[in-house]
This record gives sequence, structure tokens and C-alpha cells, in this order.
Amino acid sequence: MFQLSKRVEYGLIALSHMAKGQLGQIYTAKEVSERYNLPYDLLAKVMQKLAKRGFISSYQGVRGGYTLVKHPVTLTIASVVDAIEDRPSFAIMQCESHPADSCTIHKQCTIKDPLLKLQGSINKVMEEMTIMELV
Amino acid sequence: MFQLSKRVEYGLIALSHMAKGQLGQIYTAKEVSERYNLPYDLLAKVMQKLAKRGFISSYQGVRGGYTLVKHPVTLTIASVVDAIEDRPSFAIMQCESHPADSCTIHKQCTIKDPLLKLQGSINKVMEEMTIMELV
DNA sequence: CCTAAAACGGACTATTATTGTCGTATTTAA
DNA sequence: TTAAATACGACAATAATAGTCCGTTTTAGG
Ligand code: SF4
Ligand code: SF4
Repeated sequence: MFQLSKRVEYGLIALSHMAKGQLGQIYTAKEVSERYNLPYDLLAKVMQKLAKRGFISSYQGVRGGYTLVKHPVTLTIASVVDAIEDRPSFAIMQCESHPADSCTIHKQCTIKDPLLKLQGSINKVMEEMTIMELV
Repeated sequence: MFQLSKRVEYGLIALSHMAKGQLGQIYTAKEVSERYNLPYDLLAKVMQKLAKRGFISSYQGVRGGYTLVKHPVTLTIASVVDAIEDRPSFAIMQCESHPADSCTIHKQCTIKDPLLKLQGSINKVMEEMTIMELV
């Protein structure tokens, strides 16, 4: 519980790697996966998603790869997590990340409202750290 | 990812319920499970663990049950989570909650150190909210 | 003493989420 | 034309969580 998924970790590693180099430099998934010993297929998917979400742009074909689009300072951990995960991602309560009625006790639950405050604090923490601090 | 476990939620619900009443009042697991529609067996285990960790004290036998021992203001979310989960509980990185070498890329990983700062912020948030705010 | 209600605790199953893999299609520089 | 790359979809393997079952122990009260 409360652990960053590997997908997110791989995404953060890839982004921080790209943030090290010059703006506009092209990196391939293979290159990153070998450099950090990450499973290629999984990393590839993560980078594809980051591309789809506009964090990096992709170039197909032989000398293809990815380049960082946004400036590292503007890339918060929160935004990266949100991009990679499909659901409202660091929701600490099931009723926030899933349909509310998927929690069988939603109606009787007395803690969901007060916990929203905790959620807010966590959101803030995740929004305050950026990829810049990872390089 | 990043979701409180049901065990923790049930524990928080139980504690907040007990915090509502008078100090020293006895509550049974059955009573709580019926009041909030929680699966009895699972809740029972959670309360047993809370008893073992000294958050509540238990009385066996016919008119037995649990009473709240610590004052709600001193019961932080962090301490409750730690009591219920076995591992360092809201560790955001596998290498912190599991043996470090269980992460195959631990050695090459460049994000683990910077992420400790994030971890610290999250710890703080979890330590600042108490059961008192749930009643 | 007997009974019933409660905590205690171990083992197990079911369900779900995550992680990793595979196969194939598409694009494109050289 | 080829090879290197992204792009997708489907799948399998693994692990974590949730929930269940079954028994033991304790003890107040009749
Ligand atoms: S309703 Fe209460 S228990 Fe169900 S998910 Fe939301 S917070 Fe957790
Ligand atoms: S080493 Fe890096 S990747 Fe492995 S768990 Fe720790 S942080 Fe995550």
C-alpha cells in the first residue's frame, strides 16, 4: 500500500534522464532501458503514454525516439503520476478513484469526508516536487 | 496505488467510533461491524492488532470487548497505519518497505535519494492528522 | 458447573492489481 | 529494401489484498 507503481518509477527515471541532457536531444526507449536495466516492453509503454499525454514528443522510424517537451521545472510529480496512471491516481480512498458505489460501505462511512483533508495535503506535496529535483 | 487498505480504513472507522463515546466505554467487534456494515472477521483481526499494539485494551469473555486507551488527540493517522500494517507502511518506495535488494535496479536507481524528500513530506502529513479529526 | 458471548489466532480461498511478456503493425532514415 | 524505432493489443505470471472458515481460550452470569 502507498507505494509508487513501477510504471511511475520507470517514468520518473526516464524523465529525469532526459532532463539531464540538452533540450531537444533524442532518447530511445532501448537506450534508457539498458542504461537503468529496466524491462524494455514496460518502459516502452510508459514512454508511449508520456508521449500521448504531451510530456515528451515521439519520432518514429529508424533514428526515432523521444525528446523532452516541457521544462523539467514545470513537471510535477503529481502531473507525471496522473499521466501514467489511468485513474485519479494518488487518491487515498477507493471511493475517489473508483465509482463511489464500488465501496459497499460508502453510505455508512464516517471517515471519507474528514479524509479529504488528508488527501488535499498529499496532493499539495505531490504538486510541490518537480522532475527538476530528481536530476 | 496509493490507496489506504481496507484494514486501515476499518481500523480508522473503529477508532473514530470509539472516540465518540465516553472514555472507558466498552465496544465489541460485532457491534462495530454491524453498525458500519464491515466484514466481522476482518474487522476483528484489525481490532486485535490495535489491542496488541496498545491503542485499545481488550477484555475477553462474555461481556468483553475493547476500550479506547489512548486519547484521540494523540492517535495520529501515521501511528494507526503503522500499527495495522506490518511493513514500514506508507513507504512510497519498494526499497524502503522491502529488502533493498528486492528491487532489481536498486543500484542504478537515480530517483531513490531525491524521493526520500517526498517521503518525508508525506510522513509529516500523516503525522499531523489525528483520530480526533475523524469523529 | 454450564453455557453463551466474546477475544484470539491460524490457515485458507477468492479477488484484484500490478508487472512483465509476446506478437505484430506502422513508420521512416539510410 | 532493410533495419531500427514507435505503437498497440492481448496475454500470462506474480503478488497483494480482502474475505472466509474453523477452531481455541477466556469469563460473566445463570
Ligand atoms: S467510503 Fe469510506 S471506506 Fe469506502 S472507500 Fe471511501 S473512505 Fe474508504
Ligand atoms: S530503487 Fe529506485 S526503483 Fe527500486 S524501489 Fe527504490 S526507488 Fe523504486
